[in-house]
Amino acid sequence: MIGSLTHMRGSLYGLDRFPGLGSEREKGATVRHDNGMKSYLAQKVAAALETLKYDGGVRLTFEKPRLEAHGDITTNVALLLARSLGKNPRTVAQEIVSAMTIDPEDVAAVEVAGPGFINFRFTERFFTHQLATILREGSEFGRSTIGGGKKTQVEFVSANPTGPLSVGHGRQAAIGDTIASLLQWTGHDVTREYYYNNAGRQMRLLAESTYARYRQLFDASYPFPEDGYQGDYITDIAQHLKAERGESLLVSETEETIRLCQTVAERILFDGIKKVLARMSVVFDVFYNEDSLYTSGKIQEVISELRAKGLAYDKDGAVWLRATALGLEQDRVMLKSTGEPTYRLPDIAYHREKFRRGFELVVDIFGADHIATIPDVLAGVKALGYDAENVKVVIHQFVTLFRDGQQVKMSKRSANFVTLDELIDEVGPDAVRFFFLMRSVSSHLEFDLNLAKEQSEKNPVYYVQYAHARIASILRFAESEGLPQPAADADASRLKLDLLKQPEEIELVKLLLDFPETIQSAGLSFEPQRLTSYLHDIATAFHKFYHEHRVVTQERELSMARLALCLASKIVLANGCKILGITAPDRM
RNA sequence: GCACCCAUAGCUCAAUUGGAUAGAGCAUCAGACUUCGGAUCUGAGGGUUGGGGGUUCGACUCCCUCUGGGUGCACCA
Repeated sequence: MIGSLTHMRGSLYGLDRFPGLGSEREKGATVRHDNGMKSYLAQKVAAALETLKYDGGVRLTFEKPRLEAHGDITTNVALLLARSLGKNPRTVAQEIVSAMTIDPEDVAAVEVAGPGFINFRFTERFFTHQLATILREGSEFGRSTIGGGKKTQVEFVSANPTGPLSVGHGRQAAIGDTIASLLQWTGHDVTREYYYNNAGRQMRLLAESTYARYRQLFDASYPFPEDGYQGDYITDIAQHLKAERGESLLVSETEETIRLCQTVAERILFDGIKKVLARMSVVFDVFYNEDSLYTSGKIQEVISELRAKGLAYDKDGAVWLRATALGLEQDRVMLKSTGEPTYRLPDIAYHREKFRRGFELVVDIFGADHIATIPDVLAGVKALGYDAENVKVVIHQFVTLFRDGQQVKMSKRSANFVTLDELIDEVGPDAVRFFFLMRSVSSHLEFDLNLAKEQSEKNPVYYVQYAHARIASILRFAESEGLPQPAADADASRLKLDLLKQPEEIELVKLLLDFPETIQSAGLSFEPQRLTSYLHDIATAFHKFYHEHRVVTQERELSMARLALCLASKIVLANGCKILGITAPDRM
């Protein structure tokens, strides 16, 4: 089925998505956090279907309607059942409603609407009382265990140390790290991994370029390799070499001096890469060296195994992967006639090692320029007997920088080249991460440098962070007024949460309770932008509430309830920012 | 030529993965503070979801086709 590699919505490659959210399939096996409505109703509706003997094999799902008039949550189960039952959907819906037993303390209204939707409206009490859950769980609120501890690897960046990281790598770093965090929050056992190669031709060229620049420090006429690395950073490395080694390398270009150049260049560049990643709060668990696949014989192993399976053959002095037998368009060279492998071979071997190392889910984050390599690798993995469906490939599109409305041209050869370091210098790490995560990964990203630097409401980063800082300020004020802080471990039953009944309050509470599900949907679909837009919505709902209602007043119990709402909002904003890898400041 | 991504308000993008009347921000115009942070809030205008077909109770979403932009198509990674 590799050949039918299909494009899912967004840039997700692989053969299937996770089981749908809202499905009852996983019931019991894992803890799925939702805002309470779904788990509450799932049971009731399922019981009603059983009473009516309507099983029909349809999946019971609940959705939040777009329109407020359609209630808090809705199900289309009657529409799905109607066809096989040969009945009018509205009739089926009415039968289901009649067969349900509902507690009016929790559910305020049930109605059949439109073509046959069943809409439910919950009581305000049902929502406000769940604020206590947010306060109790605090910095853990939003976590779930739906991942079931699945051993998961997220591979990203994976740039060879031949130069500083680009802006594009930055987007990948933000996406990969955030997806990794989302998967951790949904109960996956996550390893962040960086795969690199310091043994190939590119590294050789790096060494030769470095050596040439070193020589040029003494004699400007020393020839530079034809396809050498042009960037100024090579000269910097050469300077370093000169400072460290003086004139001792001014012998002829020997294997030994080249090797030394590579070692030094690699060390300096890798240090720089790790440093800039750290500025973005990205820390890897494993740096995996491609070279180890050769020294350990893993590469050779793949060849012989594929040969044994008849999936590799010799032609024109090269070794080919019989990709056509795996559903692809044409066979591909794995081992060149020169004896060197193409990228496919180590990539296949590497992916097999991922499974051998025990990863049950493998997430690869690649730039759009790597798209062509994916089918080959997946085919290879499959050929070796592993389930390619457990490899999820997230392809992200490129970044274009804009300054003063003009596109900033980025060419590695020109002086205009903007490194990730320079970008962070200019706009700061929070704006960099947030902006990289604002758009869906499959969309080209326009990065407005002026906007990212602007400290105003136009800038979405500040908008979200401002909400958090404002809440912190309110809590400080309340304390100065002698109100006890609604501590996370406070006995929530003492809070009169029923006093929260203003529309802006209820609206905010409902939105806060969506946090766990937002993390789940963003994580399981590998779409971090859902979280950024959700946090923006939280900030909006909070500002609206704040504007309409004073928190600290003479009415002590109402003040306490509103402080609880503030704290819950702060918790959600802080947890969300943490996942995004940005700060949630108490003052700005 | 082939494969993949994108096309939604003037601009940048969403849209619960097939749900009901497509939503935000910016920009434009008009408004709101004696008190907790105005880095805020309220309102208005703005759409044939690039064109055309199809699938079905229902399509921005899935299928076909055309147009335009991007990326890739090596015995480079």
